[in-house]
Amino acid sequence: MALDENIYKLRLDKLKQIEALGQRVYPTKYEFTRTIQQVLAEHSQKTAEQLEASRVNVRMAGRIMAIRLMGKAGFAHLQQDGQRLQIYVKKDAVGEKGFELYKLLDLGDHIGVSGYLFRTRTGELTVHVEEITFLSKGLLPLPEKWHGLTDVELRYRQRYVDLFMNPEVREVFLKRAKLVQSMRNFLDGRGFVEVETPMMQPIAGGAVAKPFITHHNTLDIDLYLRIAPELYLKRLTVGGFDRVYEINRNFRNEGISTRHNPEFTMLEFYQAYTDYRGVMDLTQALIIQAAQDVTGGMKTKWGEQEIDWSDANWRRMTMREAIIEYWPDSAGAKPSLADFASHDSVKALVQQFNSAHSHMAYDPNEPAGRTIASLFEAVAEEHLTQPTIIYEFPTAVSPLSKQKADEPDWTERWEIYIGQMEISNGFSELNDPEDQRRRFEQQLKERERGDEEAHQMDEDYIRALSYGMPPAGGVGVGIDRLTMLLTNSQSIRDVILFPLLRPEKRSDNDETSKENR
RNA sequence: GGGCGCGUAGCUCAAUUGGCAGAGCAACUGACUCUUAAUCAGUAGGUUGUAGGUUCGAUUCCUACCGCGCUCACCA
Repeated sequence: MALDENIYKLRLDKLKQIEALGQRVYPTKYEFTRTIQQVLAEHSQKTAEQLEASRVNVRMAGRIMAIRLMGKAGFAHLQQDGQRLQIYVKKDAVGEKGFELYKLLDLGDHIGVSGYLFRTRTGELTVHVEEITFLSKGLLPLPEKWHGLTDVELRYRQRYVDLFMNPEVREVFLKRAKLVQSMRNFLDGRGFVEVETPMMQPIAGGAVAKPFITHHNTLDIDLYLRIAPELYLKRLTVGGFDRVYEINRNFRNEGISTRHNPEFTMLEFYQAYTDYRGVMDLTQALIIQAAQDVTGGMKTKWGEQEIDWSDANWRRMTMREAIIEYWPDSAGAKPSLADFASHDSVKALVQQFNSAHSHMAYDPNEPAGRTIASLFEAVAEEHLTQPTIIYEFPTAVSPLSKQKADEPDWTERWEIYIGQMEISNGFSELNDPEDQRRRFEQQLKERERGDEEAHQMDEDYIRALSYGMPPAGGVGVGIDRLTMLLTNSQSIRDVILFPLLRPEKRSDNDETSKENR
């Protein structure tokens, strides 16, 4: 028999004894007068004398995270909302039954207590308990009280334990909530309307990615989990929502890494009558505001590095300028703008880079624009720690963006890089249905060439554009990655409450299944 | 998917060259009415991820598989 099963049964027995003391074992509610956080906020500054002079009665609830019994008295620490407060339980004060109950309590139990505040000899603010109410039992043993829960696999699989054992984990997710709130405030304050668009789509559009496929039984059709909400949000700009946003969960059937989870969250917003420059400025302001709201300042740690989010520290350069600027010395002479103009000169750049530097994957049949984008990632991305806006992307990798008027091979598109990660992506939205049809057809050719991620034809989207979509700028912001940066989390799994893991194996073996209870 | 690494008690970790699998916390029993990693005395808890192999003998060496981490590829 496994040990934790022994404990489980022992604690079930204790539960019976607790019931015998006249307590409900799983009561439905407990009315408290103060949260632990409030008690700490209101009384942390008070001296022992002040507390004695004006007796402060409290009634509060929490989970037992530490307990010390000393004969006919004892202490415990209750935790609520990540905050802890000590309680003092004396037999004289709680009575025979009350003390019997205290002795039956275990780490992890939830209780309610009423009593008054005082300071112990060592000065710690403590509740002198007069009544204990049993609220819920922890039947499984808690992790080690000093080292806590450190095994990453257990932390992800049993996030519920991770959250109450590790206050810094709780803090990360509170910051994530603040980030989303900050973004909502920012956009709501500028007249944006929050909407919800389909997560199950007949055509997985709006991005370049492999989708998940699911099936609807009644309609007997396959549907894709959305890889992006983009095309639906743009339909809404056709419909007259000039400023819309969606905080959207997207699903991409691709690799899992410290920067990729199969489902992830983006903010996507569209503003009519502006272009990529307009939304560039807006997004920069939104991110700066978010950094301020989440961290209270403009500087954050990112591993060994420091990120300065303040406006003056942001840089802007074109993709071509970035490749030139970060071209490694070992790869010889820096490229010139003319080198990006033809397929052959781009090919020569790749050969020059690969001969001297680390190898970069290269398919000579792909359009030059794709190669340039890959070259940018290989050459520049690792250098982009401070907030940097890279603009003017190749048309070949931007099927939904408007081309530059003077350079049709380039689009009015940008991405924001912070901490070596792509954080945001925005552009002047392509609203010419004829052009859009040609881009889709180009994507179909890519698909035939073997690129299964290339965009599918979306006739309804082209029809929507044919009714007239206003000129608009649109943006996506990666919320998971922005949370990583703002909380100095090196893995995306540390900012997603329940990251995707391979399911635990459930054997038919009785022992194992019980252990997994 | 490839490469590298890890997997020992509920948790955190030990175990010399291949030689009796251990500690702390948690748990249980007892003492203790201001402790706070409480203290003191005692007790119990293990198919060393799984399945094979080598060996007189495997936590240790080998193979496969499972899970996780890092990394590369793909991608945001």
